[in-house]
Amino acid sequence: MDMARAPTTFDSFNAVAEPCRRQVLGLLATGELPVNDLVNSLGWHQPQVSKHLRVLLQVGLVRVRRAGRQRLYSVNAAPLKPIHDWASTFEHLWQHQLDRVKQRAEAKAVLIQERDGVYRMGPVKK
Amino acid sequence: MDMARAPTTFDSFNAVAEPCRRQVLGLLATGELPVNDLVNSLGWHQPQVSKHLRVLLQVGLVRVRRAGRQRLYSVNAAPLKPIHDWASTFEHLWQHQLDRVKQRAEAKAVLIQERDGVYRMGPVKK
DNA sequence: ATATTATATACCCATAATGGAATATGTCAA
DNA sequence: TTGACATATTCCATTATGGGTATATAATAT
Repeated sequence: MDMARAPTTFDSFNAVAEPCRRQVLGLLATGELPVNDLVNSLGWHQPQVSKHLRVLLQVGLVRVRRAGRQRLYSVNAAPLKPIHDWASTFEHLWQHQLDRVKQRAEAKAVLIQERDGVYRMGPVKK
Repeated sequence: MDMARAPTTFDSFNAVAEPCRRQVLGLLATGELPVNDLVNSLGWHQPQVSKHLRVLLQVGLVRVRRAGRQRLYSVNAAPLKPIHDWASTFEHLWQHQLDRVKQRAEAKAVLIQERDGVYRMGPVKK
């Protein structure tokens, strides 16, 4: 009665959660490639590569084209946009976070400067 | 000897692959909330909410603060930036894709206009 | 037709995640 | 201390993953 965990083919979020699949997409980003090229570049077993490609294909992240006995895979990035858009929703939050970190660093720098007497304008009164 | 699938606590990609967890983050995006508020808003069983929060906590996507007998959770968006950045890598690809779609639509529109004789400048020669 | 190359599929195993229900822990109030 | 409230943890059953190995399918060459 329960779905133990959303299948990897459920959506691009799940498909891309697997680091291996991101690697594959990374290689395909430059252009279409036959399976064997991926096998060689990645150093994995061929069935493994095919299986990852299958998942990517099912969520529409790659396309295939037959060329002789090869199959040329290429990226179809569209399904990544929802991920990007979703993450963007939180962008202002991590910006603030980084700002705070920066401010704290700057505040600390000021303290250090004061301690060391750097940038002190007038004559230091004993 | 194998990891059947990367644990959900392996990284933010995996933690966020679960739609429920994205919902939780969505609610927390506006500000910190006690568990019970999440339970009420989401309509899930309390343990379920706690368990999802635990995963989010382990990958650093949320922070907790004790307040009396409540625990106030808030978003820590920093771990989402890698996801956003990774997706950005492919942005130009889906842009092109969209451009092509747009161009095709425009080309089609032109054909329709020609067929219908709309926007024709001079007198139509029989 | 057969051998060879390129890729996909089937099968097995260990791992683990999810929801549900029950229960434990922690904190405050009387 | 006892009770009530807020949250976390444990146990269970179901499901599906990812790697490995072996095998099936498809296309080309001889």
